[in-house]
Amino acid sequence: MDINPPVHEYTRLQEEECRELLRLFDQIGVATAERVYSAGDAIYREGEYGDGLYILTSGVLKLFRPYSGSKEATLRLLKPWDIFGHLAFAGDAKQQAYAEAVTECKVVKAPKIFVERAIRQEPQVALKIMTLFELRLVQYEELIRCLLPRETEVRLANLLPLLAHKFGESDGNGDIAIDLRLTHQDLAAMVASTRESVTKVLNEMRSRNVIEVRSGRITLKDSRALEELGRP
Amino acid sequence: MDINPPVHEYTRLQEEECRELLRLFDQIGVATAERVYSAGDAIYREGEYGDGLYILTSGVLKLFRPYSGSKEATLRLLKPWDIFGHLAFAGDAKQQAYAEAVTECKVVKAPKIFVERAIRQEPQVALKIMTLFELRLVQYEELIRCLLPRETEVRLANLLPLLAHKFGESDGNGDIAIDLRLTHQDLAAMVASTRESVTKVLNEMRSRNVIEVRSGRITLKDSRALEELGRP
DNA sequence: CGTAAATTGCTCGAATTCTTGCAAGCCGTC
DNA sequence: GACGGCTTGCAAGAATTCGAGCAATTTACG
Repeated sequence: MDINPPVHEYTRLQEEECRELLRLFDQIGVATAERVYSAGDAIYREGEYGDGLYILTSGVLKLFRPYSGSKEATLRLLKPWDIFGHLAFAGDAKQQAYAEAVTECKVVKAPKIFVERAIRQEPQVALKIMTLFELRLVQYEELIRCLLPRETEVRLANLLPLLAHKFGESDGNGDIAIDLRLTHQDLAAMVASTRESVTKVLNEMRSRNVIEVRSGRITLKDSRALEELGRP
Repeated sequence: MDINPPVHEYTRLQEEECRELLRLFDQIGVATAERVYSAGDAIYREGEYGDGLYILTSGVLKLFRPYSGSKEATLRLLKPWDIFGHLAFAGDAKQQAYAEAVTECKVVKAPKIFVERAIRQEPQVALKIMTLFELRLVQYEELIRCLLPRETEVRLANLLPLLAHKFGESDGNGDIAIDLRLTHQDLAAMVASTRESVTKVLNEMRSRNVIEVRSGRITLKDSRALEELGRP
């Protein structure tokens, strides 16, 4: 029995609500379109009009946007049952980021007019979507929390638990392994820093036995120490 | 006739949707509670359970959270017809920030169970709330865009147009004045920087005639120059 | 009007980051 | 097994921010 279950409450909730939403869509007869993307494929681009609700059902996907000329920041790293994309029921909405498949993934898209019809027919749909929206909002608040401190060390100390929380697998020893191959460059894009700074901080954490890196996968060995680094 | 209308499309949309939402609440008989707060009063605190939908109907209000020990970051500065607060229809939601009145303000709170009932009775309510949620999401994305670059100058160059956009008044010459008294400390809290850095950058912008400061109020004189500073 | 408080302007050194460049290591593929 | 590409490690200089301290100015309030 795990003391720290790798699947946390809100992850479970998200999957549940999302699955039920798809079931309701199916019942009501919403014309959803499932499409498979290969790693590197773009789902949509910044500036495109948002005319539907996107649901990731398999694989890993990232939302990113350019900044300061030539850099890229990863705004969200999505796993199955995350929703994404802008859609405004009143007025127009533009996508605020690029969506790109990190691994092969399956994406379900529900066109705006169908979603709207579904909400009118079955209020339950609205409640589910709003819960999923709320979770999306929380993810942005988490990102902001990572970006507020300026030191790369503090930013990473805030980010790693989030990744572990979302992509983590308890490995039996109470440690949590992040089940993703993340390069230092990938992490740098998530905390809006540089590859070198991430390398330096990661090495320091590793030498202190706070984390462990094996074949590109990070394991959190000392969550308490990370927490302390997170709020200096 | 204004070339750059100070009230932009999404501001108008937000007010419209929000007013109609309140009208619908009234029609359906939702027991909303309006309360007046004096400047400095707390509406809620971080960690409190979110059990309702908050709507600001008058005044200015800020959401902020502490970081790096003793600092405070302003996450959002709200004007009338902004909504705020977390509420999860499934599961529990905690407030992720402190909400505090900047000026005297009026806040309408619609308890969660009533909102839920209203959505079930009248799907139109769901559509309005979702549009307002979407706009809230965009505001966070805007904040993140401000926080990605590291230089205070770039962050401010991104922030000022947002403030002008939201709190701006065209003064006839095509310039936009931010109709708020903002201290350098206030601005520093919004871009997660220090008061000194903001002072320095603001003086530099002023000497270049990019902005003008009169009795604590900032006027944007050269939006194009700001844009260029915003993406170096 | 006058005092007290808040805000702004300025400086200096310490700390951190970014940038650039290159070498060594790891991996997958051919 | 050898090659090429990606990833990681390291270093030195430039730039920026941060922090502390203090004076000048403005604003607020009695």
